[in-house]
Amino acid sequence: MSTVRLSTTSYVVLGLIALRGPSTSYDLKRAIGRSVGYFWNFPHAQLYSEPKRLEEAGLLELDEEDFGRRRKTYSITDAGLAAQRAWLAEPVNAHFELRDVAEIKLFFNELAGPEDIARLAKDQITQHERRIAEYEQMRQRFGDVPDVATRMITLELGLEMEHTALAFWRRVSARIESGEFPTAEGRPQR
Amino acid sequence: MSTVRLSTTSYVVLGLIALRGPSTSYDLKRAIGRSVGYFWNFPHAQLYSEPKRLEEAGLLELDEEDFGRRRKTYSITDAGLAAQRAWLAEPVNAHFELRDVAEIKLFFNELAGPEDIARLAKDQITQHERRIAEYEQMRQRFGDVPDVATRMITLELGLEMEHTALAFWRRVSARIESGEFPTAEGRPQR
DNA sequence: TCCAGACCGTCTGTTTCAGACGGTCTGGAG
DNA sequence: CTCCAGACCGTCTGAAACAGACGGTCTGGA
Repeated sequence: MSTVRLSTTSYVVLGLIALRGPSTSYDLKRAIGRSVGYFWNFPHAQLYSEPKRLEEAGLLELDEEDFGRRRKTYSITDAGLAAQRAWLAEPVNAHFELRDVAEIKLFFNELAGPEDIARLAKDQITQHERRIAEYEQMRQRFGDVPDVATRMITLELGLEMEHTALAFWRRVSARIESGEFPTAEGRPQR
Repeated sequence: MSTVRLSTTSYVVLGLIALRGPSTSYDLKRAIGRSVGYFWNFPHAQLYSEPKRLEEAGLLELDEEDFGRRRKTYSITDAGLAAQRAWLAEPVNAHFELRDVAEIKLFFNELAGPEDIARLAKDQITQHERRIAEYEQMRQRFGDVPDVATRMITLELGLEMEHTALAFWRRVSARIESGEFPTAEGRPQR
């Protein structure tokens, strides 16, 4: 039990175990895939190393099967819960971070042909429609399960972001149809 | 001149040099700070190593001052421009990625007190208002400069995302005022 | 009995990362 | 003319994060 530096990812693990109760890394992986993963993604390998660290720090408790698969189940300790609560009480000074390749390409539209941008917009529309359907399905499935209903609130934001982006790309698409984007040719570079 | 693996960051560098003309790493740093940085951020140190790589790959051309500060100025080669165009023509199959600590904390609201969430919402409102003001100022400053006007399009999406998020957090804030969020106490964990 | 497919975990080399650090130049106050 | 603040500019380092290949295990049903 030593002190370690906790990252946001640590708190995702801690919080999820606090909410779900005792969980294996694999449990977490799946749980994250349909919740927090949408606004904080990271490789699943970390879900095996991170709990180990947290256990060594005394924030999680390990229970290992002594037969068969020897699954490792982690549960939260009082110290862990305290740490999580303290973190939740800390102010967040950060703005969200976005990583969007599509926007980069759009930004560079002067270097591309209009047909590239048209394709880009079309693909993005599909992406966002798909994502909206995904979210909508979740909402229907869990929207009225009382136990998780209050977790669903982030879904609302996700959904609204999607609709905003979708509307944007639809507009881009329309503007191209009407020939509004200039061609790459005829523009000097350097 | 060897073949290297190009990352999105490489194309940001390439594209920016194509748009702006010959640039130093420091130029790029500043340019990114007020444009692409908003949807593709990375440490500025990479702006010193990346162009070097790209130069070795024959996609950039190096011109070094032979006096004083010995600034290194990079310009794009034909091969570089071709690579950039090819990339722009490639389909984007990825959805944007969001990293948002505030949403994580909101997701874990059951473990926190309502006053924590109130604080969180309040802070986020400030964050987004600030960012909106920032964007708005840019729009006013560059909105009608013909040379950059077409780059401004991503600003629109940024602005709309901000407004969506702002509205969301305002609603969260209102819902707390009306005592809608449950307290952490009284909920079992594990 | 056997196999497909889900379940579960580890490992590896490469990138990315934050951010401390250090040097250089310019304008203007004294 | 000298000196200093503040902008300008670049490098380096150890620690984290990363993708994703790989390998093993279990269960149901053909």
